[in-house]
Amino acid sequence: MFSPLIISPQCRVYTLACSWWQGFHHFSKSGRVSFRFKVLASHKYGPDSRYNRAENRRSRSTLTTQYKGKAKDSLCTKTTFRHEISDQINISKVDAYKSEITELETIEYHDIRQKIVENKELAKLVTLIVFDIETTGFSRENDRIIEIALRDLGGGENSTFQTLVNPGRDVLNEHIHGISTQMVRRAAVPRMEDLIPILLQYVRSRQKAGGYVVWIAHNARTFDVPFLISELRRCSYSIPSNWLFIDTLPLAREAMKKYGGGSKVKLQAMGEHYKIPLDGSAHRAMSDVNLLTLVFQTLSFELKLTLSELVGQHSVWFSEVGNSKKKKNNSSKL
DNA sequence: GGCCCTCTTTAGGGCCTT
Repeated sequence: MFSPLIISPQCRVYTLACSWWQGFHHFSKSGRVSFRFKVLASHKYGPDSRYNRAENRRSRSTLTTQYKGKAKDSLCTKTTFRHEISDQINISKVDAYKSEITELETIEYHDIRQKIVENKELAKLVTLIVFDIETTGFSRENDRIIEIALRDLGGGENSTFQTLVNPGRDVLNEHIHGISTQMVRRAAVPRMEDLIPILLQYVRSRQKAGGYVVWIAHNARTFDVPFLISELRRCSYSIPSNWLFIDTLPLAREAMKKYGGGSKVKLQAMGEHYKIPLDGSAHRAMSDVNLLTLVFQTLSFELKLTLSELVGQHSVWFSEVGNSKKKKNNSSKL
């Protein structure tokens, strides 16, 4: 089976001690969440979501840098871990994992959205992941991802994942996100081809048996998702068949139109509208994920959307990204 | 690039993502 996640050179995992639906009211009212961090390498559950005692017992040598910031009142306290890489990425294991992904795609996933609308119990099989990427620019063809952050809204241990990515080129838009060429060229920062199997493994560890993964991002359809898909394909990986995507931008437009709030629907503007404090620097992946998590939950609450409605009416397949007509046709059938 | 709005629909401009 796949090697433990300690092969991740510089990934961070946080734990959100808050359940998505159950903790919603506390989450949205307080504007903050409590959590405790756990190193990615010490995953409680193995690749098949099975408890992995051996991995939990393994000692880790880490260089820890305490984040000096507004710890008490911030959405989350930050701690950076740099692992000593005891397990190098094994090419044969990566190839084996690619094979697993291929097998996964042979499973016939019919239209999950229709199924969930018809049977709301299936919504329990959905894993919601809020994510954000920072890139070297806007072009999915010419630019590269330099940072990615995820948060599983189901909460629990290891509910977040964050890492810088070495794009193999200079970063010319440091003034936007504060990520410099020097930062991504550190030896501990993985290249995308090395990160993808780790990322896919992490996502698999979060999904439920026989379940589906719904990725959520702001402007997902025209930016984050095409970028993610482009990077996966560039590294010869396919998109798992059980992945769906939700773009919060249309939700924001709908909420602003319905209840008033101006024409600005950018993420920071939504945060200000809902009086959600920004945690950390804007345009850093995890800060934007934390903000979007609260914005998404507030939008869902305001628009009175159930999980089955969110997935059934507002999600798209990767094949529908960049094809609005297809999505509209599908929506009309639901 | 795609979506939305309007001074529109045989179009154009602004917004949103880094």
